[in-house]
Amino acid sequence: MTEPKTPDAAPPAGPSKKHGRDGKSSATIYDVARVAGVNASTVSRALSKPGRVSPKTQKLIEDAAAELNYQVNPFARALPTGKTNTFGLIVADITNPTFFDIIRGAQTTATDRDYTLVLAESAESPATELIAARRLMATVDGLILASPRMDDDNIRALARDKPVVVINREVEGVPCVVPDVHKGISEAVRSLAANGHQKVAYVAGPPESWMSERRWEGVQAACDWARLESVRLESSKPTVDGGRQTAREVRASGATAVLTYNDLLAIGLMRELQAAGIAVPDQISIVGFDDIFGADFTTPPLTTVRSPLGECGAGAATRLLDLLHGRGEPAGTLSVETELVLRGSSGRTVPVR
Amino acid sequence: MTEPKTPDAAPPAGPSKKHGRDGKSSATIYDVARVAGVNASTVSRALSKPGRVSPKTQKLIEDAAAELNYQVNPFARALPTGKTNTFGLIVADITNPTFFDIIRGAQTTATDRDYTLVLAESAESPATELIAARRLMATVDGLILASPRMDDDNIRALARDKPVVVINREVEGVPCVVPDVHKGISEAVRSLAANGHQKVAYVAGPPESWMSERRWEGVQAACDWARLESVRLESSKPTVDGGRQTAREVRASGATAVLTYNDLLAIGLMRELQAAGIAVPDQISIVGFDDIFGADFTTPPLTTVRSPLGECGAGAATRLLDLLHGRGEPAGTLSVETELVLRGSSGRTVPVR
DNA sequence: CAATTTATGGCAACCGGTTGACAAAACTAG
DNA sequence: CTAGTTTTGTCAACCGGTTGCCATAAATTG
Repeated sequence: MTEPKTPDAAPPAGPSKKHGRDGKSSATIYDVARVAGVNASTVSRALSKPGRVSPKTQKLIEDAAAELNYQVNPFARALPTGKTNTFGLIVADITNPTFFDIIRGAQTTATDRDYTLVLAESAESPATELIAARRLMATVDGLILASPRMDDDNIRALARDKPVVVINREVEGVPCVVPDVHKGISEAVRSLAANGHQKVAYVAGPPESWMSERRWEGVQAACDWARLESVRLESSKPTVDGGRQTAREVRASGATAVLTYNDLLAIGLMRELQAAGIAVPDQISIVGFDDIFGADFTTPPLTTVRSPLGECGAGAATRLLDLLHGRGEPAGTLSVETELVLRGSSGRTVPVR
Repeated sequence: MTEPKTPDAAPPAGPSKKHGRDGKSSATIYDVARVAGVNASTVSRALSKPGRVSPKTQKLIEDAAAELNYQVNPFARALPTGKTNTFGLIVADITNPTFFDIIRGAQTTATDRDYTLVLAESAESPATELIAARRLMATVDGLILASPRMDDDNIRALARDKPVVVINREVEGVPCVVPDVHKGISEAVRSLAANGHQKVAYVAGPPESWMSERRWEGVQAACDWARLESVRLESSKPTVDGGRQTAREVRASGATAVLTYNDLLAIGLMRELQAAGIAVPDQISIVGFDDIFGADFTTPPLTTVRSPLGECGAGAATRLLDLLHGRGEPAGTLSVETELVLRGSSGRTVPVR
């Protein structure tokens, strides 16, 4: 009993039931190999290298695997290969509906391509974001950053380690997926011009937001083209509350139409204006950005420049996965179309009686 | 050069830079051990078993680790221990706002306790859900099922493998976190009764939803107690569209107040009624469930029975983590309070002129 | 100060796969 | 029927940690 064990003389036992929390565990390739009567490495090849093993042995092994209900241990596989079949998605704020569709798009693509999605949140803080990113880097094959708050250099540093795809922002040298504001904004401004508006206000988002600047540029350009006056206002934070707080400035600006950095701001602004007895759209037209969940719950429903967020999430995931499989461009921007969703919050200004 | 390598005579090189996608990689405990002048196992102990090594060596190792910028490889650690520091969360539908807060609650708790959250979606299908669950099981230490659609036996089977916590449903023998409908519903019904309503309709959710039944029971009980008549209606799906479709039946039912299985149904119903020229709450009062994001965007804002969803997510995660650390009860239900959020969609019926 | 206990670090096996090198077997061609 | 190829399976090392066992060093005790 106390003699040194002889590792070769494996007892012809059934599948090993060893570790695991309470004595139950799953079969290993060694178990499969024993049942199939081949070497473990053959099992490994049969299961991951199609064609490397003869059809007969393949069948033998597959049957054995099925019988034992074998499942690969992802960790054991990850160790030598470094591949985890997992990618990370970092969003600024999980409760911000802008990200819902992005998350879903990425999640769906992940599952479709047999990857697992790991989700992390940065709470709108560049520092937290960087920590989360570094943390995830250890466990995933690649990373998607949605509306990242950290600076370009940090993003590029991450991208040097593993494939990174950025959503809603352009970073030189890193693959990006960005909604092209042009089309949607010109449609919006054209619609406003057609309704007789002459002065348009843009309520900006956080100063760190790359996208907010693009939108402001888009608004300016479109207004110039349509010969409308444009004015820029600031917001404290890109939320419903932040929108409420801008109501005073909006009124003071003298603009009859407002585009806001995002739908949340638009909704807050609209509610506050309505509470102050100002009719939307009769006195002021409001146009949001993104077309988030709930944008049509309001009265009137919100006119908004839709960004295909789900598409962005899915596109970024596809791009990342392609990169991981050695396909696709290692940099450059994929741009997706935006479009105006005309609902009730914008229209012709009714002359004051 | 071609002689067999001598693994012992390790050259006194710097930190090994080997695999990795493109030649860069991180330090291992062996690198740390070499720099600190101790054995790798000592490094391992210093880093995971506090107090197992002397303070001097500890310091030595920590310095070396810091210098090399060492980070444990989670996979290498997971292999022998079986611990992954990761848990999974499966939700029925990522775009359903009910889950947003649950996700966030779980995510926050995970990060706080140094765990990673893996997210999966079942697309409302029991089969997909089971597949996703099995898939995740291999990679995580435990699982949270939010509003699971699969049957009790399958859940119990999963729970036999690894710790599982269920949200929004009670399963015998499995730890659950469930909002207690009682308080919120009685407040709602009492408020309706006080406003003179006499017949209350309940629009049910999917037949597989355990929670829908609990809510119906709660409504009946509260109505009985308040001596109101209650009637149950069915919905096709628990969405805004589904809500729209129930408008006809609601009107036909003769009820002046409606509680719906969730807020989405309530919003759809309200919009459809309003479109048909029925005033809310003047002609019909509407009360939803959950208090999801956007419930107050409507006009009038939605009265609803709030479930503390974030709390549920956080509570479930806490419970799971406790379980994983050998603390806490292995079964039993944790119930969280619901409360009425009185907004504009409910009130006194205005007599028809 | 010797004897005993306790604290500390090293050795080596192990977790469950992957993979390069190589030998045996099967097949092809001359 | 044999030499030359190609296919197929085996061996053994390796990925980067963890951990039981043991020897030694240090601390405690009589």
